[in-house]
Amino acid sequence: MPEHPVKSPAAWRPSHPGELLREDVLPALRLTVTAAAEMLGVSRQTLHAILSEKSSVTPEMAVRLGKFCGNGAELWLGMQTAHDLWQAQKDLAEIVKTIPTLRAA
Amino acid sequence: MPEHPVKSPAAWRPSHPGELLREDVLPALRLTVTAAAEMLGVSRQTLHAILSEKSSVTPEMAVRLGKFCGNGAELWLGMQTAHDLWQAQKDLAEIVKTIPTLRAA
DNA sequence: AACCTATGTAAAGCCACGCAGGACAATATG
DNA sequence: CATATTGTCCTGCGTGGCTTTACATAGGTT
Repeated sequence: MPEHPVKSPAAWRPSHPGELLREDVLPALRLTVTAAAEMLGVSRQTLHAILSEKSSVTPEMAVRLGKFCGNGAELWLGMQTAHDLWQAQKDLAEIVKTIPTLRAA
Repeated sequence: MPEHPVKSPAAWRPSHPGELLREDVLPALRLTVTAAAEMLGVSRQTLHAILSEKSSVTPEMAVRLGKFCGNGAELWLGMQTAHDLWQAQKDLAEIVKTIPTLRAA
């Protein structure tokens, strides 16, 4: 039996939460980056870094976005962690092969 | 009976993944910290920090644990993010009040 | 044209945190 | 007793988020 995956992670790169924010949320709200940043309580550079997918949505930022959008923080943090996990799977692909899988006796 | 509130919505303090590792996994496998750390490919100090809940399970570490335990990385990373989010909600409780909730027109 | 706003970048500094490696005392375990 | 394991502590290193200051550019307004 080929060792079948217990779970199958996303085959495609999970999108960065900044994309959703940049493509959908901000346009729908007709908000400028500067204004949104001010309401979120962060610098416009910090928000810009997320919109350009150069930095991550931290748990703190997820809480801010959750309140701001009224959709809860889980969505934003979940998108980020899915993205990070996909990256980690990819980066550690070789190393993971060297790690044994153990089962309780 | 599992007494692990692994993925509760907004329940009480989500347990740190180190607790599950320390209380259940390692004892079940009858492994020493040193041996487990070696198989995981990290220093024993690093693993110890997680077991004592002093540091977090990073995406990379979640991938290692996922392979090691054969249960996938999502469980480990999910426990950590739930824990972090709960902490962030708590830390930003006051600040969040100052953030408006906007809706598309 | 001049003016103002928003934006994209860049740089510098601060700080938190994960990780490795060395070291040492205390505590099992054979 | 002798070895192994563990719990801590420290140092050093690298990364990354966040702020502030600064500058150049594109659009829109008067």
